[in-house]
Amino acid sequence: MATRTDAPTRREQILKEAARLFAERGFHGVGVDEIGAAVGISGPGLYRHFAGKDAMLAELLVGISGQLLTGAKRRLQEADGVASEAVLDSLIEGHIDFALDDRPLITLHDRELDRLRDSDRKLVRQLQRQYVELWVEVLREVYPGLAEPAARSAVHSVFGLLNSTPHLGRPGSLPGRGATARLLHRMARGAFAAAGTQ
Amino acid sequence: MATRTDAPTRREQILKEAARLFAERGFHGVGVDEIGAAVGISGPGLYRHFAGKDAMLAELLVGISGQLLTGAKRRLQEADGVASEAVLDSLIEGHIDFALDDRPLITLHDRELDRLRDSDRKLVRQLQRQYVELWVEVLREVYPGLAEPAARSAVHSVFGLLNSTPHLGRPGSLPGRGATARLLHRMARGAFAAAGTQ
DNA sequence: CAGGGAAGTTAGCGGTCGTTAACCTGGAGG
DNA sequence: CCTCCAGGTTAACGACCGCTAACTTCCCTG
Repeated sequence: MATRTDAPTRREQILKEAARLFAERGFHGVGVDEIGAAVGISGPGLYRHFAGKDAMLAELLVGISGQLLTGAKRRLQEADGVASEAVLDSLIEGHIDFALDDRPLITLHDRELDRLRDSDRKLVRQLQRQYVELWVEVLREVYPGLAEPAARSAVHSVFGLLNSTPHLGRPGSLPGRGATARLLHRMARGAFAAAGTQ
Repeated sequence: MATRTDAPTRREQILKEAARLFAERGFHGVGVDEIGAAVGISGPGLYRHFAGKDAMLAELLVGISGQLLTGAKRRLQEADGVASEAVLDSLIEGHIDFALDDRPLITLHDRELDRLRDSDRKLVRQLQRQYVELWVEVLREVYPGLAEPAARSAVHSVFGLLNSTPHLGRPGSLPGRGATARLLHRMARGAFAAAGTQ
């Protein structure tokens, strides 16, 4: 897995701008002409790179879910034999990085899922479920008393907490990326601790 | 403020169904014919009750924000002289009740704000800001060491946590309303505690 | 230098959607 | 019994939008 240093391709430009626009105004609220204009070409020009507007959304959502899951799996492997608490911290850290660095994607991720074709939606749902189950397992190692349904609810709720970054005002108004990340991390741990110790 | 026992008016029926549909498929994803069909009349018939599709969304969003703010103010007044911790608990409880009982509205509340006319959006934003500031004040009474920007971030994050209920699977899969409410409440307090004690 | 494909362009088609217009109907009030 | 209006109906218009067709441009390659 080479770290990419080369310039972004046109496809990647388009995906990035489409993500931003979809997050701002919703999938149906954005026209192909707007997406094209955002990368300096006109609407129909997009069809040289994507089969259609739906295909852009699908690629974005599948990409997001896959990226989250892949990252989490990697963190689990790297932390083999490490204390469960540290693994949980690593998962939280990874999710926060994603939420802070790719706000538009995080917004899309739980907002436009229903606009997908059935097959794509099933795929995304499956990736999301795997990601959740991975968190649930780690969480229950840290808090063995926590029942599985409660653990799942707790994980979803903490995702809600971590994904709240788009509501935190534009970057600059908040106390800086590092401080925000640390605050979110502490709060997530606090919420889990409260869930795990009744 | 009389407790309503009479049958819902047609307007209220329409608003309720519109909220559900908007939450499910997004504002632009729902047609007026669909909204009409949901209450047993046809599309243009809606225009006897509302000036347009935009007006429905505006009334929904202003109503939600106003209801949240009014409820919170009432709870603050009722709890005059009570310990700050108890006031915070009361705020959390009120928000959870709303999130659990009116899921579609909670979904709309932070998803379709940008589809409003400028004046309506400003009004909603103002109501939301008042609601947040009210929480921030109470939170800083409970945790005096918490700086204001951090407190605001913490409040937004806990809103994200509490508003995660739509992702918790359809009612019936989770451990019952009471248990879910208690879990969310504990987690919110845990998150705040972690934010307030660095 | 010729050829060809990748990546644009503009024009336009077909469908959808919000909204208006014109008409209908049943029940309440004088 | 006549009137009127609240609350519907269907038809249709105009705008918008996703997508295709047809054409252009430019660079790369043999």
